[in-house]
Amino acid sequence: MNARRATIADVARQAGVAASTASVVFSGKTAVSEATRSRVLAAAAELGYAGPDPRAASLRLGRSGVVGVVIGDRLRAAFRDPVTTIMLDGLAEGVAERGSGLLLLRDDESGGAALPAAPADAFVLIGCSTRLRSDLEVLQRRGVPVVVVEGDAGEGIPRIRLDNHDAQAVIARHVRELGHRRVVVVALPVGGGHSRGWFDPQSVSQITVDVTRERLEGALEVFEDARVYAAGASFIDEGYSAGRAVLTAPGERPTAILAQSDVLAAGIIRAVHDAGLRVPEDVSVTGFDGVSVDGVAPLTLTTMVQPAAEKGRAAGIAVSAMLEGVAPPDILLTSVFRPGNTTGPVSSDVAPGA
Amino acid sequence: MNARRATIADVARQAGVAASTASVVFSGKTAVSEATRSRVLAAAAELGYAGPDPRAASLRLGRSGVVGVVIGDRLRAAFRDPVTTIMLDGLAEGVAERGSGLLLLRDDESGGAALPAAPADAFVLIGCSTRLRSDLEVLQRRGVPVVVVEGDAGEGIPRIRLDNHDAQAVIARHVRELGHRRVVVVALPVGGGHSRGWFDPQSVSQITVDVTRERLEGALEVFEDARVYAAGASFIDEGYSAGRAVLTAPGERPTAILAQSDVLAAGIIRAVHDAGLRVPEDVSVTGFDGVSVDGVAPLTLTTMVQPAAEKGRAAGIAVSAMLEGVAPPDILLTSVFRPGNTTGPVSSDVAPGA
DNA sequence: TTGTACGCGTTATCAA
DNA sequence: TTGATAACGCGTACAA
Repeated sequence: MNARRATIADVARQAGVAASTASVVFSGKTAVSEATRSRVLAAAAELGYAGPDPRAASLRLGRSGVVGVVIGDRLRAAFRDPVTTIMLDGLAEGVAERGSGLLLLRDDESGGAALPAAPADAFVLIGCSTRLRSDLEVLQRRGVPVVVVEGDAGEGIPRIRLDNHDAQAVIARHVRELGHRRVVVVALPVGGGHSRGWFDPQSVSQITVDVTRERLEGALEVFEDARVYAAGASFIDEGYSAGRAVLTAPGERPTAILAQSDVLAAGIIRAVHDAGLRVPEDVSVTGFDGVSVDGVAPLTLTTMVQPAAEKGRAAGIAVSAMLEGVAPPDILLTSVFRPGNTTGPVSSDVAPGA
Repeated sequence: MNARRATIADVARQAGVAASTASVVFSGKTAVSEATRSRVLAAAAELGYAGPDPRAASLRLGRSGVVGVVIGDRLRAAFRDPVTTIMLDGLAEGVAERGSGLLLLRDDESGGAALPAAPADAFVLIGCSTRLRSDLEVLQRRGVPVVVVEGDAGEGIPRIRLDNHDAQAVIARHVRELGHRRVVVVALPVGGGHSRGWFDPQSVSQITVDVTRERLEGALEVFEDARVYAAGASFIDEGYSAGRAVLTAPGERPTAILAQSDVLAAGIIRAVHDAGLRVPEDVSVTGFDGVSVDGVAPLTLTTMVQPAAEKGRAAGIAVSAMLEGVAPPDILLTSVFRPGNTTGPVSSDVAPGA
């Protein structure tokens, strides 16, 4: 450990050249004679010079080659969620073309690196919360490109969106065509301080989480009087407890449960089985996302397959465009219906509704 | 869009104070009179100043609040691998205490941000390859803390390790006690340009991937004459193709297959079923990792559960310590045997080996 | 092909 | 409590 780290100036002095010459040797921007070149390299080796300091370089160049990714409250939740994981994968791919790395950030107030202080050239927000709005303004003022995936960050910010409303309506219609009329929607978290529990469908427009609201609106378009139970998170266990709550609630048991995610659906199916009922004979269950979830086998979930990797890739491409100074368009991706064997016709031996 | 972004100097001028005073207003390092404070803030608002530029700040301060994470060749593989995912989760938690973000880097030559040029205060390497060695030297020369998880990066670099050898021996012994003698190990990639296929156990010491070598050595300690088939990656599909290759190979069919990961085991089980055989009656299968893998249900994998999240957390803590100037000790984490129903005694109706 | 001069935007130090 | 000064380490016009 030297008292001070060697800088390019030290190397230049040692090699008997100007600092700018040494700089050029490392960047390769200008031709350098082989003689000086090797002298500089030798000096660098001798001094243990590790190449240009990225911090200084990024100040000088005005960019750091880093794209910030802001994910939900907790990284662990994001990692645990297969859809986010796949999306990040696509994003990494999209960003890699520029040679950029991905800086993972939480939008957590406490402890996490403050968003405006994060050294990134651009930011991708995933399902952003309202809490982010103020940070976003700061970034925009600074002129840092921002792209939002599945969320609304306000005007002027490009969005990568999914056809949540229509997709949920498609699968709801499938259920309706099977004859189901008593339906419960198990929703993703609705935000706004509301934790898990029954949710009044009248308040749907107040839901702050875009994904949840859009999918719910799609379902309610088909089943106007569906009841809605909001889960606390998109975990199998949450789906399980939601399923139990739904099946043990007073009143008539639903013949179909529409989950807003495959993960929730997996938990719901377990709850149905635990209640001594069969899927789909007694209760039909649908998912959303099209990811393979553990615990569903040997059943195959009837679900909407969303292009998760494509979402990330699109975001990466949008970011690249903005860094080039081009304004990217909003992008709307569509989901595809995938039939499975967790839905079936209303069986006649179930007592019809009053 | 102004021609130029406002800087702290602009704000200071507008407020009629020195730049250093304005700086202090934002950093809060020194007391400032309320009058000047509000003048500076007003000027900042007027000019649309977004706070100190993180690039300049990090040059000046000598740190960026970023911890680099180097994962395997492909980010997508890392994300897809449940163990890595869980580990990253733990790592995020470990570094969050310092308020650092996580910069994901590939050790891929092409495309990714070059390791030495990545603007991070410290680095965590996951299962590093030999290719990294030179980059590592550079980082160490620069004085950047480096921690290695499951890999050897050379002397002086703290390691977070798993008891791969012993753990694999434990589960192998379990299989041996069930009476199995004809055993095949399906290994993780062995590196060194060797792709999927049969691998000569004599060459075990030449395997460059530490995890693979250590687990293999553990297995060979118990089953000296086990045959070894190397998978191309830790995917279910790779396990499947390995399973097919193993079951259709000339010579006697093994009564047990030891997979080096749960994911591989899941694929192997499918291959066994496809071959018209039963698990565990005809073939016993073991995994490694203890993550829940899709496609195994309703069976429960007999496996070694490794503390994946703990690995990440330990790495985060080690990094924090190094940034404080404290040398952290090497850490060895241990795995726990978890019995399932994918292993059973050698059934008597299978013809014994010659 | 090489060197000079300057600025990128910030903050620590010290003196006032 | 405030201000002047000097780095932090680098890249790039431009001139030689």
